[in-house]
Amino acid sequence: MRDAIAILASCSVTLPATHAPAPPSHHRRRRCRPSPRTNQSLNSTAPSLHSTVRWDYASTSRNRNRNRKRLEYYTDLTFNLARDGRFRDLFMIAESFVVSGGKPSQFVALLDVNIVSAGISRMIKDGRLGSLIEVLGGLRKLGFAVVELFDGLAVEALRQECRRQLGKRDDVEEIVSLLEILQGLGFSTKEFVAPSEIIRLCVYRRTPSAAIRYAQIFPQVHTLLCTIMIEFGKKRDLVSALCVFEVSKQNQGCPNMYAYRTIIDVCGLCGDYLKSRSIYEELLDCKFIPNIYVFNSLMNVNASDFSYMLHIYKQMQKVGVTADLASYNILLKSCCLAARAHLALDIYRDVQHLESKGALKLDVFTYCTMIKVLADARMWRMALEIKEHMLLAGVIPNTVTWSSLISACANAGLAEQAIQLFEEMLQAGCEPNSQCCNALLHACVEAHQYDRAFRLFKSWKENGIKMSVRKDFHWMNKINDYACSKHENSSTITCRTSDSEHPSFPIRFSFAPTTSTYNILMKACGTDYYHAKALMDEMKMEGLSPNNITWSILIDICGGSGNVHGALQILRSMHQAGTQPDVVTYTTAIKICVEHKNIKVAFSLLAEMKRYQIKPNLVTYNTLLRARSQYGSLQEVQQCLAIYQDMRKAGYKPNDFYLKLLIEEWCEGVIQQNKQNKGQIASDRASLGPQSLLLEKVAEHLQDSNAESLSIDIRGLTKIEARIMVLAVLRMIKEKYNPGDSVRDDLLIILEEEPWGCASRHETGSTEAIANLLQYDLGLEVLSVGSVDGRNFNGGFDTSFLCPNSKVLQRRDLPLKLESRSRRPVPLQRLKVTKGSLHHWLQKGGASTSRSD
DNA sequence: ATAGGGTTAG
Repeated sequence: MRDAIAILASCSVTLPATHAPAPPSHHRRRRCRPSPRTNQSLNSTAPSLHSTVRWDYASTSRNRNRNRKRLEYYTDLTFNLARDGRFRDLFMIAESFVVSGGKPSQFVALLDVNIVSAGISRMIKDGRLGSLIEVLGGLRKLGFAVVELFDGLAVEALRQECRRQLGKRDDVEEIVSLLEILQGLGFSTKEFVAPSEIIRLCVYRRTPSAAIRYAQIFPQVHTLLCTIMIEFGKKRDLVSALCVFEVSKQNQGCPNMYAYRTIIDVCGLCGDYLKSRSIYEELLDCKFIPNIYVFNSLMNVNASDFSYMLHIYKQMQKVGVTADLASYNILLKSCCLAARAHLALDIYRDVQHLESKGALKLDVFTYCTMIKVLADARMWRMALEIKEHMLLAGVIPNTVTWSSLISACANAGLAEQAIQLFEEMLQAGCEPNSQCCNALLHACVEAHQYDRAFRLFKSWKENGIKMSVRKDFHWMNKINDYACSKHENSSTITCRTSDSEHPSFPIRFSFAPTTSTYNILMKACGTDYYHAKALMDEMKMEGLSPNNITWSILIDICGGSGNVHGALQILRSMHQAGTQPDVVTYTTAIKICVEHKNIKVAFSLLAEMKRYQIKPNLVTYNTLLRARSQYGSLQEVQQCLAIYQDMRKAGYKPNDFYLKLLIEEWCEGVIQQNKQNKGQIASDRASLGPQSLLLEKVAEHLQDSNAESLSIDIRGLTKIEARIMVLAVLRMIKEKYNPGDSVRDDLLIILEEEPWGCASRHETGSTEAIANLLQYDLGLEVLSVGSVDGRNFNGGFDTSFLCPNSKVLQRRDLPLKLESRSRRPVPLQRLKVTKGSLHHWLQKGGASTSRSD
């Protein structure tokens, strides 16, 4: 803090003790009026230079003189400081004035309003908004009636400054500070800047703090805070929205339901439905019963999780909140997302029943959602029935309803029906939008009527969508009014007012293709890559930008025409064009590679998409697994099994059948001498268990192929699965074996016997079959570990370990994790393939010769 | 102060 004396020294005013220059008198001086709160009269007037010297209020003539001189001095000082815009210094002087015993009101009275006003105008003009805020705040603290500083000119300057600041999109906190002060001064801040603009800027700058402060200027803070939450939500800024929510969730001591439902909606906008759940839990913890809006919003946001949505619906019923039409519509929407058409029909019947009792009235959303759920389920006839219901109920279908109806026909490949509905829609006076048109084009494409799609498109583009409206039509009057009123200022709809001789008049709608329109048409190009490319160019000419789907279709067409290299290049150029490929794009490219037997590239694409953190889905995995006939080496089988494990980790239920066949064939390649085995295996295929235990185990073993010592766990596998398992590991060992390597360990095979046979898939004879396979088919030496003498297995089958009471079988010193299914010890037994015989077998066979193809 | 539609890959 600078010393007041230093300020004095730098000031152009000379000390009053000497010859003080007369204050400028060329303009009328306007004294500042202190605000009423601090209004105190100045009863003595003698200046003192030092704060240590107190004002002397004793009414002597000497004192009066001294006080007058002091006052003159301060008057000049403040005049000059204000004139020069040195408000910071002015406040220091005020402070010293007060410290020396003066009253703030006395100081304020010294200030010249015109000069202060001029200083402020200068600051505004200079764009020193930060200082202005500080100065206005300081003046207000002194008790200065700041509002008087703003004449019309200053207000205008201020308004312009606000606009300039907004244009700069710089520091929204600063603008809000200014508005806070203006509000405090009694201005209506809406005069300076529209609330929507401030909110937009706060959202853009991601500054919830400024938005909250701004909202607090207004009496309807809570409504405004909710609006702000939604705005943040639209920009997918949940973090900021939650900041706002924290401020607004409590209102007068109880949870603000409006704020709760709003933040739940915002969670939906931001795609964070789990957050919406925790917010709901938080509300429950306060022991308050949410209202219908909160329940509906929560169900709506979680509509894609049918079971959770239903759980909430039931909770709502339990706490006695009555479902309204919105609740039912959300139930239907959830059914639609879960593709549960029949459940939707049940709910629809319930709601119809409620309507018949007069409890509620179905609306266009109800019907429309029903039509959509049925359209998706390819139940087009029922979808059309719903349309009849709604017409009977007097609910007028809107564009979305018609689009859904047309889509119902499109999904069923019914081009004629779709066209009929389109005409009907026009007759009903419903203006077709792009989506309707797209649905119709899609219907043509689904019905393989490609030419028809192109013809429709061409005619719509050239002439718009034309139709004749019959005079006597149901909604005739509506159309007439509509068409004629539009005619006045728009050329998109023409209307020749018909007389009685002409029962109909033509009407024309404009047609604006969208990216989807072009995508649908590109699909209609089949394998004509150049046609598709030309459409994409045309699309760009129209100012539309290709999206993921456009690129995916182009890749598909290019690859479909046999040009794999070209398809991959499109994938690259897509990156350059600034569109990030998604799962579908990659899956399409992978499909192209797989179809053209380019497995390596297919897998490299999978690795690439993972690098970009694009999660493969079921289609991606299945597409890769479809390449099965290509696998022959261990590495390829490992890749394949890795995919299988990935799938399970990602929560997909793989279809194991082909994979099992693949592994089987691969394994059996290990036995080359005994060709008749293949026939036996083929006949045993049916005995493969439905579970994926085998695949899981094989995958596990093949992945740990670097492990020093190997053991094969065949517990829980059927006889045939155990065989595959053992062969798979042997094949792996063989493929990894290099001549000259030594075999360091025996191979252990973990067997399981459950004589009391609880839930076992293990058939008797498994052990024997494995032992035979190893000994006779492969010529390996097999020992039974765990029997007292570890005696050789040559033919004399040791049945002692089948008995649970045998001493040997009580051993629990097994190296493997045990899942204990009961308190009784599960008896286990192992077979050991000696390293010596393994080594011999490896050298005899030679790793490479056993590859199948 | 709710909620609805179209196009892509097995």
